[in-house]
Amino acid sequence: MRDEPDAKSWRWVRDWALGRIRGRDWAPGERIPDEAHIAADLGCARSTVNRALRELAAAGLLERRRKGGTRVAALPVRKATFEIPIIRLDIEARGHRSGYHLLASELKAPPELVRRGLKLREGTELRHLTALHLADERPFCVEDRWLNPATEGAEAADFAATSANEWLVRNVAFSEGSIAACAQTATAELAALLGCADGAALFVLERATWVESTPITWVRLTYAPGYRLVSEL
Amino acid sequence: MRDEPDAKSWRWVRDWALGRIRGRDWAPGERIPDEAHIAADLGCARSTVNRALRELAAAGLLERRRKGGTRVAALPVRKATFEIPIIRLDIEARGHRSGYHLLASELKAPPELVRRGLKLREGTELRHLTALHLADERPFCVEDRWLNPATEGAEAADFAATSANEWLVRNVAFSEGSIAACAQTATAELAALLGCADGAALFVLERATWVESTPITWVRLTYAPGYRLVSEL
DNA sequence: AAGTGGTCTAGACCACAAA
DNA sequence: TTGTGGTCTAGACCACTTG
Repeated sequence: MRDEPDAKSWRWVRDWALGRIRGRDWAPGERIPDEAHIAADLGCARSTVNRALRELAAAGLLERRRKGGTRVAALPVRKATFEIPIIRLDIEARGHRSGYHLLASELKAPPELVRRGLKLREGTELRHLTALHLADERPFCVEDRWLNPATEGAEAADFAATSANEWLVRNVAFSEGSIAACAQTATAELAALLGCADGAALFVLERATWVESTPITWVRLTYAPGYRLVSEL
Repeated sequence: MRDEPDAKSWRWVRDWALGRIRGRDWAPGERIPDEAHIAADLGCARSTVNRALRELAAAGLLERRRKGGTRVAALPVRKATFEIPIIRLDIEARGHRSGYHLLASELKAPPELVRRGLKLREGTELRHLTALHLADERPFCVEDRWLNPATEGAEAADFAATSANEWLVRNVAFSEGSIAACAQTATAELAALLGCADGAALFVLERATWVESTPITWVRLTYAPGYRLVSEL
């Protein structure tokens, strides 16, 4: 009985619909009543029902099509939203002091993998930055980044003082891109940087970033053993 | 000029606001005009502006508070949404034939880790299922699952025929829960199951699931080397 | 106390896709 | 052709929070 949204609120309608789905009053794959009917039944405005069902559709529980009506998803695809913070804040949120060392910075042609990931034409040179992030003086994560030098302000930025990770978040407002997570065996080089055993299993995030179709950066973050990316569903 | 939403549409307003943010007309941390002003300036209804700004706030780009107004997020937290499909569909989407073998099924007390993950009291017994998912006859993923036997229909289900993964998605409508991703070194047992080298780096997803505060299942999915979880931002 | 976002309403028109 | 969801509007009231 606590935190119960008022009837007529879109949250209440959403929860009501959720109850119908969970209780199998509306079976998977089955069509549910249209917005106007539900609104009339519940005594609220159609736009309220629309808001509620739209949220459930965004969560993957309903499938909606004009004229086709709304159906309960037969095989709902779970969507897990992970928050990817700035590394420094991630470290601090885990209760450590953060540190940072720039290891290398040079202009050169990126490897094939990066060039394809950013959809660049052959011959383009990018700034290659390598850096180590520390948590309480201990290696936390290796940042291996390729940055488009044409990015406004990038060539003037001091990446020895501020990580490219943080500089980008602060200075390149919003971006499209792709992200991938995988596991990788520590090479001798990574093991030395991260202070872990050669061959250890490392968690890796790879991200490609554009702003309005302009390639900005490609980065691989390799975390020291034990790192976990967590999310509430 | 293509795919340009009409002025007055909430998408157009959203993109307009995005432009203001990217162009630093609205600087990070700075307060932006209130909804009523924007609506008047753009000549649309306040609810349209509200929808646009609400989406940007959900994306982490704006921070909104009643009376406090709307501000550009100083350190936007990127949110990456990963779609976590049924394993069988994941395999098929990657262009392989899917296969499945149930390896073990027994009722017993779960390890500490699982008991805490599901917030169960000591002594509770769960059904422990171990299964192997195949892609073109080759090992794809090990499913190590603890299932609450009180879950409706679960004890009657035939997990030799249908994976618990799929059964749950089909039969337990919606659920809250948590999910975590990490990397793990292959134990001898996992290496044997997945047909990979002992000590290989494996990608792991761990999930705990509840329905309305009732614990349903805890599962660890350990993927064969090479697996990548990908997402568009 | 008052400003700002959050939401509801009733009505309207439109776009899309199914019949 | 027509049913259904998608969206816009103008107005209203309310809830939260800040000054």
